[in-house]
Amino acid sequence: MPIHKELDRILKRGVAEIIIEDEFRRLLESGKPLRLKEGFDPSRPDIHLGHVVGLRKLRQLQDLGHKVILIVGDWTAQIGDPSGQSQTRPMLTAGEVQANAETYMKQFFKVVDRERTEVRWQSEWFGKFDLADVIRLTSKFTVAQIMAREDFSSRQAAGRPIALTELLYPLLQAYDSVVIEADVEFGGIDQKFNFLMGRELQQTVGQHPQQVFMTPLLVGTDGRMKMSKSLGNCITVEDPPNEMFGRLMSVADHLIMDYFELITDVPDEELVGFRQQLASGSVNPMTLKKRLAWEIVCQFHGRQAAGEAAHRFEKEVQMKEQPDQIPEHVISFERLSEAATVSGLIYELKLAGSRGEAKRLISQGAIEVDGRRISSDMRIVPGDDLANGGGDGEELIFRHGGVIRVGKRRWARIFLKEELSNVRLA
RNA sequence: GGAGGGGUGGGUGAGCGGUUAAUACCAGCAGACUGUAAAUCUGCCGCCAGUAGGCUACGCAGGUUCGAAUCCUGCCCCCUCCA
Repeated sequence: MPIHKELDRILKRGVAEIIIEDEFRRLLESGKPLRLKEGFDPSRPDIHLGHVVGLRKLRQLQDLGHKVILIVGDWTAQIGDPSGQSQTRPMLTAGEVQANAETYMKQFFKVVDRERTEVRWQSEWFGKFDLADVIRLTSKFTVAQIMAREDFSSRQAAGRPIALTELLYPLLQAYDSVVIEADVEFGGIDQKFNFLMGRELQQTVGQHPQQVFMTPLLVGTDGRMKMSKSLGNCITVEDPPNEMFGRLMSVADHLIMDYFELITDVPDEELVGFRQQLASGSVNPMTLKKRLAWEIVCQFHGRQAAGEAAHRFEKEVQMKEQPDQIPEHVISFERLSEAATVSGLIYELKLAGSRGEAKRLISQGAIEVDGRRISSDMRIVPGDDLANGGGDGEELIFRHGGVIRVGKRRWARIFLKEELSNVRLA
């Protein structure tokens, strides 16, 4: 792909705002290898597709020869970013930070090229900070500057608390940019204020202010709010193929094109076609969503896994067939006798959180044993001498290797301990 | 230093002596339907118990009551405002 076209793709698709775009473009065209800053907060280590939007940009730029500087925010993590939440987070121990950082990086490098990344910990510089340094840093800013941040000012106006340390957060983040001499900082548009503080500080100390590259916030699977772990509407890069595929299939229809645009490489021309098809109703959104799911699973798990996940989805979810892989449980005669009833068995197998829940599931018609719906909490009689489902209506003859299904998605195949499988409960 | 507000089930957040296992919303689960694990609709959503009933629960510890998440006392924690 010719360079200018490549740049267009990077600068236009999946971008919320670039400050200052012209300047950034000139920098890219100058051929100088740029230092691209991306920070992360080790208090929340999981990377989801919302983060991937920006990480893909980093990767694309790395492929053009630029370098990513990943900042491990081990100091800012203790403060808690005020963006959105106003929760003060508990301080993490050094061990927790270390573990989180490792988890994070493992996921980070699923998208970003490790070879062209420099990892820096904030403690490298903040670890040595003394009061004089803090005063020097804070003296560069005014309260009015900080309060310009909408999040702060609205909380102030509403009489809600603002921790003093929170005001420090943007300053520390800004200082990071100075230390690593960032040319560009990357992140979600919700971080804009912090990024701009970086520019301010760099200017103050005589550095050229960084460019700021902001990606849109990906809306979560619920189709309402931005993707975030606490809202439970996210898909993480660690999700196994089937899970990831399924979750993508449950993305709200109106987000299909956003997802294509932000987290796949499907060419723009093709997306135009998709849009038309959706608008005219000539395509079932589900069909496009399958493509979307395939594309994304492919990115993280490869072609083969994506193909399998798609196949499995069609078979098990759409056709409602029994899965090929069913978790197997071997249960002893004693345990089965103790469980005594269907609800007890379901609870024993951890397919329900409590016996009460298991009973509810039964009354809701969610339980099937060997394909037959269980309508009451029958007693279970172990043995395979009769055809399954025999008995007098009050008992269930349990078959060795029988399959129990709870709801749509939970399955188990149960084996009695071999030597006892033919014993019948008297 | 002074005045005031608050700590409730996974999350927001009502209730402020019994009719409250505790409103509502979100999340979660199930069923129906379908174009999918979308949308929509319906139901469920503390634990134990064969429809009764029992137990545990509203920051912690006591107390007053026939009876408290609701009142009192002490303690812990959080917040706001005025100085």
